[in-house]
Amino acid sequence: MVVTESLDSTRAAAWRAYIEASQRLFTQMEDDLRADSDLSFADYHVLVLLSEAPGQRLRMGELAGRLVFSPSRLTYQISSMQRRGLVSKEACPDDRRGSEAVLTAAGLLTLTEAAPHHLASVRTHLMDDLDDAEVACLTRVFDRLGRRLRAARTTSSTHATR
Amino acid sequence: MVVTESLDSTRAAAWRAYIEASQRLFTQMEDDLRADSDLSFADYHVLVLLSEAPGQRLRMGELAGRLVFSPSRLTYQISSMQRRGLVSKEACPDDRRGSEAVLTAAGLLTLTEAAPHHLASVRTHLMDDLDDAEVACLTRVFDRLGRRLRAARTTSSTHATR
DNA sequence: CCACACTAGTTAAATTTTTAACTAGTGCTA
DNA sequence: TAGCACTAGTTAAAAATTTAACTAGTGTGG
Repeated sequence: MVVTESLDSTRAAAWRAYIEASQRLFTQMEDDLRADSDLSFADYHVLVLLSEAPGQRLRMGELAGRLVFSPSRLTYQISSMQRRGLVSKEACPDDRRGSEAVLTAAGLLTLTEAAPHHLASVRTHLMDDLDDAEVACLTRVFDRLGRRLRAARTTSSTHATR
Repeated sequence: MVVTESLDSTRAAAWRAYIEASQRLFTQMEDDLRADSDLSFADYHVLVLLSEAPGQRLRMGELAGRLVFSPSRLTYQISSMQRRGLVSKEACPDDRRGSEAVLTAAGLLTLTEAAPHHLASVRTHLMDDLDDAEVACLTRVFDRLGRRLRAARTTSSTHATR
């Protein structure tokens, strides 16, 4: 085994299990979402984030940041959702370079129809199998990790790629 | 908030934190790997799996299963690695439909050079920040999850898509 | 044995994502 | 207040991924 130097075997095992299971979980979620709502995971998340935003609108950059999308990927994503009538796009009043994605009525309706199915799928594939301590552990670990990575990216961003 | 019905708020928070942090972590890993070894995450994983396999070779289907890749994605992945000299492909002796991916000497060398950097990146971005209890918790949760999802996919596979 | 349903893997076309270059607007500073 | 570096977002081309159709080989029931 060439590869397990420098990471103790406990942690190596944790890493492997995490990577593989996450991969499976994400593809499972995608499949479920597509099967019962004809949305991608990205579509769904855009809808959720917009639905929660004040005025149900967000700046492109803000949305990209939260979705962990590159700017160009977000442009594509939003224009696809625009074609399907789920969002619209408006010029940003105060910054004329900017634009904002706005949730449409159809988008909101789509979300309200999709949400129960998706949440059921989150439950059956992941959450129902976790006890409270495990949930607490995941929250703690990934909250901390998310904060740290978010910070790292804005810090070293002289040449940040995405 | 339209979306948080049916999943208690503790679990909803865990889900969000997990999704976002994982997304960030995966893109960070990709970036690091590409920066210091000119490999994608997928490239790296293929190299690891082959290096550990007996004869440093695996059937396409086996490899696809472990990587959680669709068959056609794997075909593309392997032919790209073949072009770069990291793997070769051989006909399968016992099943003439099949073929196997085989690690080349160059592939092994590439892996041994890449591994320390990648493992360092796993440590600095994730593992160094976790205590032993957290590592144990992640292993337990994701091992179980992986097993369950693996089982689900082979069970319901009258029409499995990938 | 042999038709037929199934498995392994590839291929071609369409879609998505990345990469790199670019347009336009902002805002600092000299 | 003009120049300049930086930010927001888009676009075009290249690369990766999915989807669907297809080729070839396997193996089983009749």
